[in-house]
Amino acid sequence: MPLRKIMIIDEDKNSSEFLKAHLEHENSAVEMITNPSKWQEKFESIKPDLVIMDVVFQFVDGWQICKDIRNQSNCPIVILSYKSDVFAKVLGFELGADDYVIKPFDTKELTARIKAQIRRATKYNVPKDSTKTRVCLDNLAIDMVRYEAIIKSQKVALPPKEMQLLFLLASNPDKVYTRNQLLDEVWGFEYYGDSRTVDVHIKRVREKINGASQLWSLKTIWGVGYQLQKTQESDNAGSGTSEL
Amino acid sequence: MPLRKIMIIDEDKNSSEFLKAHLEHENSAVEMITNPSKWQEKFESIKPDLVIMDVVFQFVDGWQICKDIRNQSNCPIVILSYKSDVFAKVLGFELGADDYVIKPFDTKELTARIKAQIRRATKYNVPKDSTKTRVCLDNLAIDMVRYEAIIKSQKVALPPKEMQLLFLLASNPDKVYTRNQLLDEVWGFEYYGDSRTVDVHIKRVREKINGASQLWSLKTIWGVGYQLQKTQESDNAGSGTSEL
DNA sequence: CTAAAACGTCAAAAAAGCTTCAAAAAACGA
DNA sequence: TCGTTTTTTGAAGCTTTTTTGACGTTTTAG
Repeated sequence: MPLRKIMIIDEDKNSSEFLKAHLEHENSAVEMITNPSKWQEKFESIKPDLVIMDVVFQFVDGWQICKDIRNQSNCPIVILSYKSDVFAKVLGFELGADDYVIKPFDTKELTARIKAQIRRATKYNVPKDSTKTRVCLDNLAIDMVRYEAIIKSQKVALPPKEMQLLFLLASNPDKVYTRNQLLDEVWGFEYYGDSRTVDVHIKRVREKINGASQLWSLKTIWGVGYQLQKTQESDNAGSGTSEL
Repeated sequence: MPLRKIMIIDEDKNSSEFLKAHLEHENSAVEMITNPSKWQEKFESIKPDLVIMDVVFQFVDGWQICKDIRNQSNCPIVILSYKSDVFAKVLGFELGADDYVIKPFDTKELTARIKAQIRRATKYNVPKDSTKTRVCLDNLAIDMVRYEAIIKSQKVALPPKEMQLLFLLASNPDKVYTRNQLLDEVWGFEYYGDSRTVDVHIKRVREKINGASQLWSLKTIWGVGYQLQKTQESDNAGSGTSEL
């Protein structure tokens, strides 16, 4: 197992020291942050494989830190705290934590949980790159930072959902996404609603991009889902897809 | 509606029922397995997004089941058991579990943990997929991600059934499939209908691939079924096959 | 607080694919 | 070769999926 970088954010020095020693014994590189307000710079320089953090601090809001970490990274977060009520646990998970362990903790159990999290985040999966913010396909560009789409050098304003939908489809041209995949990625996996919603948004995106740009268009893969495809004049055996 | 499929393996019917009701209320599709020895078939047919399981059973070894699941899938596993010693927990994680919750459990916490696991396995990551999505045979290629067949460098769009049919046949060139095998694989296990349906679909695939590509074609094995075979000019010992 | 924009739901209509059927053709066995 | 069995094929009807417009609700902006 390659050396893993673990970052501990906790004002309690004793607890951190103790844990650090154990983790280093398990062949990890451990960075302790005892002043939570300085987490950001350390996080960026270390780029940890996993974060262990408390949520109760003197001057700053631990929940906010958890949320901020999740906002800028997919790195696994294990909350380790004396705060043991169910409400806190649920909040932690909702803010993006991957596990929640109560102090005082059993070293062996915590180590096992940490390993499981790293395994899940690396061995079984490949991280999604959330870094890309702009895609450019011929005369179609989508910029998620400026939140605008450019179609034939015309800025077109799209509402959030349509924006994300088009961005996702354009990030993997020709890839077919099922409605559920689109719901997962754009609406979020906790969304529960009619998958016909996707159809309606696809329609609205089509209305905006189709008239202007002939080069790429949203195709329907009947019985499967949708796809952004280079428009072809001569679609020889075109059953299964339809032009719009 | 990205409905999540959750599988519960537990001999304790009360606990399972209770949990099932709650998860269904959270909009999941829940399958209960109260006879753990039958997990395999269910697992394959359901293809769950997450497994909740006990490890203490009357006649079978729960740890072994956990290990077996992990062996054939990356699906998140949450162990839910009265067995609460640290040794058991560590063993569980080492066998591939992603979380370990002690009975009696708090519904809200367990639900939050389940959601966190599903989120980790889907939203932050893309599963390392070992499943083949594309086959390439000389000038014949079938791509299930783009949902297109390429025949002599011509993209040909096929409807779902024809696509899956050709993909299956092309995945095992020369292998003869009976109509029932094809029905099982393409139409699904529980399909009830005339096996002549296969013939019609074979015919339609032929219309599309035969004209264009001479290198591979769909052969009829008289009295048996169908096969994708390299086209031969001189098939002298041709008993049992016919050219198309 | 109001108005506009965005979003979600629904049902009718349209489109595409699927299945069945029966006649015709082909392959087989005696 | 003849009769039987199996496969091919075209067309019609059926089912499923998708499109679309309208409308009610929620969120955002001023």
